[in-house]
Amino acid sequence: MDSVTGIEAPQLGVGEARDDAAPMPVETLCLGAGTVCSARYADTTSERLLAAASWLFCHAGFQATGVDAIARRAGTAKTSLYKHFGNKDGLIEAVLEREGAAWRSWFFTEMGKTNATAEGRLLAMFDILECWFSDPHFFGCPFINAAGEFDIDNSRLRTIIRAHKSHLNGWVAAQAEILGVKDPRLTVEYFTLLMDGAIVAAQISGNPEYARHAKAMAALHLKDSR
Amino acid sequence: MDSVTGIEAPQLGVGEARDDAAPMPVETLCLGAGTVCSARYADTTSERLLAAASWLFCHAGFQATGVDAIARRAGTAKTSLYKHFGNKDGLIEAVLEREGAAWRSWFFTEMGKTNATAEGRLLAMFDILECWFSDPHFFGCPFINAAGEFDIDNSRLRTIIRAHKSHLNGWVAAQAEILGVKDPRLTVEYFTLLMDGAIVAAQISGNPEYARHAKAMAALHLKDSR
DNA sequence: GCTAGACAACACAGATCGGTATCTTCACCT
DNA sequence: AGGTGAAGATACCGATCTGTGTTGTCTAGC
Repeated sequence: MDSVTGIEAPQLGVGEARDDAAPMPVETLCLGAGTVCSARYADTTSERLLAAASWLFCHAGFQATGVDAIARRAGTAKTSLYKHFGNKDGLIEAVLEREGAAWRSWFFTEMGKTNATAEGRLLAMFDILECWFSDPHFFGCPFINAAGEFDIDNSRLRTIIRAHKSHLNGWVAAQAEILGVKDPRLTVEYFTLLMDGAIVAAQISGNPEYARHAKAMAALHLKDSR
Repeated sequence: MDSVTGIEAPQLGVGEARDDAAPMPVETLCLGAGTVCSARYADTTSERLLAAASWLFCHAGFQATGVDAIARRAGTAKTSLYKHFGNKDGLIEAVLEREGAAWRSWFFTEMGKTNATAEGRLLAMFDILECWFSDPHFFGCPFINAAGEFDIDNSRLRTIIRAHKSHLNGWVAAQAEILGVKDPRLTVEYFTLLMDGAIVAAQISGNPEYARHAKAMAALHLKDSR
């Protein structure tokens, strides 16, 4: 795994959204399951379970999704689910870790395509976010949704969520230092706030434009912080 | 109800947090159940149910909270719950509407204490948010949490959530016009983003400072938009 | 060809879910 | 005193929940 980006390098490809009834041969990710941020994994039993769980957790909620529905959607037996993940909590954690890794993989791959300065890269973040928000299957960030659904003292989940955020924060901090802002730590916190705000505002309103609003405010901050 | 703030004027007071086991004589709100944003309502059966449901929905999630637990916590019979609210969905809607009204009541009451210009009032918003975040029982915004937990096509919930946001947006727009910003509509969207981002970032990190970060970016925007 | 392991299929357990029906209690009003 | 309505108590319904146990089937490796 890359120590900065935290990517375990899944192969990127095109996945398709499927409904609950039929099992799916090649699975999609929860994060932008349509065209934007999908990954093609090996067609193993545990991957099918993870993918089915991702879809259902993100569209119906974690607690409201039953293990029977997950196994049915994955086209596997329920016994396999418990064999691979122990219990439902183990599956939830595995799903979040996979979603996080896949999202970062997609994000940093997109980021690698831009040939820009540190400032340009920091601002390009929000173009990529807008691309994510525009996906017809965008439903918000699974980590934010999980944080809202589970109690604040669920430490295992909270650790996974913060680890994902800290991968991103590390990258932002590195760019901010290259750029030479006055207080890189502050820039990281501002960007966290802008990203989370854009995600939630876009999720609630259905309007991807909030990515552009976040970008504008990020630009204002960068201009002001040098 | 005030047409701008959308307040139904509950009396403000001090509530206390209680655990699940014992029924509570006087109930608290979910939004800052400790010292910041609590309200004292009449001690009626439906109020007890609403308060118990608020607490449980916000701490364990909407879908994971059962009606039995709500009735037990409220110290009422389950039959009373169905008598008053029809079904669980009706209770959820009533809880969100009550939480929204109480939050706005608290927010605009706090706002009324500041004797400032339009710009000062717009920035004071974030001081009030920080007060909210600092409450030991802060668990995020119930509306944001609900939006993450339920599917995107739950239209009744979405209507309630957007109505709450639009009350706030109306106030921000009014202040922005008084201040004479270039594009009040844009200011409203920026403030929405900053508020949502501060709420989520504070919720996930447990750090109330994000309110101050949001305030700083709001100030930057206001300075830039005139 | 045999064996070991992975997995599907199915039944089942105990608990809890949302929701209903019945009956009792109790406060209040005329 | 009698009536009325709100609410508590309780039992119950069918469905679903997480999780387990068993059995059959298929495939890969030796």
